[in-house]
Amino acid sequence: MGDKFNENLKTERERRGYSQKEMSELIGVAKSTYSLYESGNREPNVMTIKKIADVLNVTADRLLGLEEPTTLAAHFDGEEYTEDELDEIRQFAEFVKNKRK
Amino acid sequence: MGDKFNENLKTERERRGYSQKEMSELIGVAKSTYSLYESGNREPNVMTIKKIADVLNVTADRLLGLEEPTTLAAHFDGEEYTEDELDEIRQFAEFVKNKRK
DNA sequence: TTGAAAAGTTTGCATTTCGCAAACCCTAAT
DNA sequence: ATTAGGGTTTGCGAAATGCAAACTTTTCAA
Repeated sequence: MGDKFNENLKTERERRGYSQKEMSELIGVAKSTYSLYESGNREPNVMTIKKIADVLNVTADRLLGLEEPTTLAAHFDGEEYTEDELDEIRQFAEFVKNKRK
Repeated sequence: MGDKFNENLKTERERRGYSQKEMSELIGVAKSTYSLYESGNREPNVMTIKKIADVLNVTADRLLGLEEPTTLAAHFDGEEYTEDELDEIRQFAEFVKNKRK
């Protein structure tokens, strides 16, 4: 939804319940540097963007604000569902998949 | 698939039939700069990555080499499920939602 | 309520990286 | 042999990055 990287970053980090310090350690930058990412005063390079996407388990497109919110995925992958609920849905999706012959 | 940004960039550009010069004009950098992107000696910033994804009509994840189907979104948001299956999942998601109190 | 720890921000500076123009290389067509 | 198109390399100034340390704000247990 958001068009600004820094805002998306903050949103996604908070959704996972990480602190800035934790994030900075997970992606390998100083906590001050990470703070600058979220305030929009610095931007990570490609490598760091990849690490962030990996750690937060989100697409780079979501971080960059390039995701189209019209898909089914957007309905699921948002605040509309808790993680537990998402797990339920994931399991069900697997079930649907395995139901094929 | 590729893991290196510069290789993916080249692959995608060639797929669209653009020359480096054309690309450089479309995204607003010097042709020498663009060449450096593809040789891996420079990396574009966030803004330019977005422009590239837009011009090439490709996801940032593809450019970055993050095309992994690990997220829920990827599982749903693709050809992996038929419409009928998606309907099933949608219904189940609704069920999960209504289960709340 | 207090105060210590955690969380987050700002600053100053060194370093790295970026981006450009210009020169250069290579191939194909003329 | 020359031109043109496509691509690469270089040199350097400008800009962005990253860090540590200092600082502010929030949290929360005693």
